[in-house]
Amino acid sequence: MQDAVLAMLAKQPAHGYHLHALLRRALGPLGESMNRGQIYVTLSRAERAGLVVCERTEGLPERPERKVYALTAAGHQRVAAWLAEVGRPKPDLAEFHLKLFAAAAARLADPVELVAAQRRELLRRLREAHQAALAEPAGSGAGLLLEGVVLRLQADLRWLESCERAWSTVDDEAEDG
Amino acid sequence: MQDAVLAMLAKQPAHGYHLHALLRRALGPLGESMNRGQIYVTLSRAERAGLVVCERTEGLPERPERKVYALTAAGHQRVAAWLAEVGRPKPDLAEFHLKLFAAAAARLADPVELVAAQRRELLRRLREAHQAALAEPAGSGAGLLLEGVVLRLQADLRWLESCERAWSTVDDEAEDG
DNA sequence: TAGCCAATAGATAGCGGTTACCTATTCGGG
DNA sequence: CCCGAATAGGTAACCGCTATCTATTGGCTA
Repeated sequence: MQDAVLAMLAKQPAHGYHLHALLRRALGPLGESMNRGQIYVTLSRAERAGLVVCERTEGLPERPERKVYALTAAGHQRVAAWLAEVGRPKPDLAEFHLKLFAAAAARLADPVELVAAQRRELLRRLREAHQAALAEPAGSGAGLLLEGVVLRLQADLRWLESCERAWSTVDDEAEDG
Repeated sequence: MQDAVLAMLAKQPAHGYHLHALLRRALGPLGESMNRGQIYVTLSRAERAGLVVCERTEGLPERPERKVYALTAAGHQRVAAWLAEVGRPKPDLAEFHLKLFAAAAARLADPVELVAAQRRELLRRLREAHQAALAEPAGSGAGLLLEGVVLRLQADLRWLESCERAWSTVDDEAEDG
């Protein structure tokens, strides 16, 4: 979450409500369950960590609502690192999806290359899972679990093919609003 | 995690290290990354919540190592609720796997019925995802994400078939050690 | 005009998951 | 006799997430 929020700030400074709207739009129906308060928790923690700063210049001078946050240099580094890394311990569909969105919107990375890197990682894990499954005794619980992992990895690889098709034909549709 | 730890205590009281070993064995290669300290964090929080109590009777009287925890009545209720519920917001492969394990070990529920309930839930979500995908404009990011969700759900359904095969032939292999 | 509701905007308390790190004992082998 | 592995217990701090609260603005209606 923190990475996704920071990545949304990479293109331009914004206030919490706007970030929330961006994330919801990027996630579609899956984003409807997102809690708005989480954005502010995430932003305040990122501010404490020095990844963002608040410039509360928006609105009338007497009513400084709309706290506008901007990425610091450390924040930009963090975003770049997030986009560069693959194969986190928690492979999340939505997280990778947001990564593609942010990369395209902020022109920080090529989505097609991100897809290729992710595919390499998933193939690597698929090999690992197969090997691990072979090492398990037949009928063991762990073997069954590994079978589930394999099936999911295969499904994710098929999804990546769709991602590649979609993002290789897109050039400038990643608008912000 | 908390639910899984509590479920491991449903069969008999145990101390943290033993619970850790049980979870690692149940998860196989996927459990190797589990941090041991997490068990103690989980147990202390469960104790604060009144779900477990500590009977530090094991070991010599002068050296009360091996804190043995036991479920309270509230803890048993919690475990029963965990086994009864389906379709959490976070469908996790390992969590369901552990649920089957715990249900079989503690004789608290029929694994085959749990599989059937899970399949009903996944089919329901599959219908939802399909409907949501139809409502999305073609080529939108959210539609792509929904396609990934559908592929994963289909993979999980295939995995459930393997689970059913495996657990319908098992009767008493869920030993504890 | 007063009342009400939705959208906008921000925030906090608290739980649970996770990691990184620390301590202490026991026991066998070099 | 010391060293290291296995066993056993623990803490601090972070992040994700939910439930809940406040406040303003603007429009609609009774």
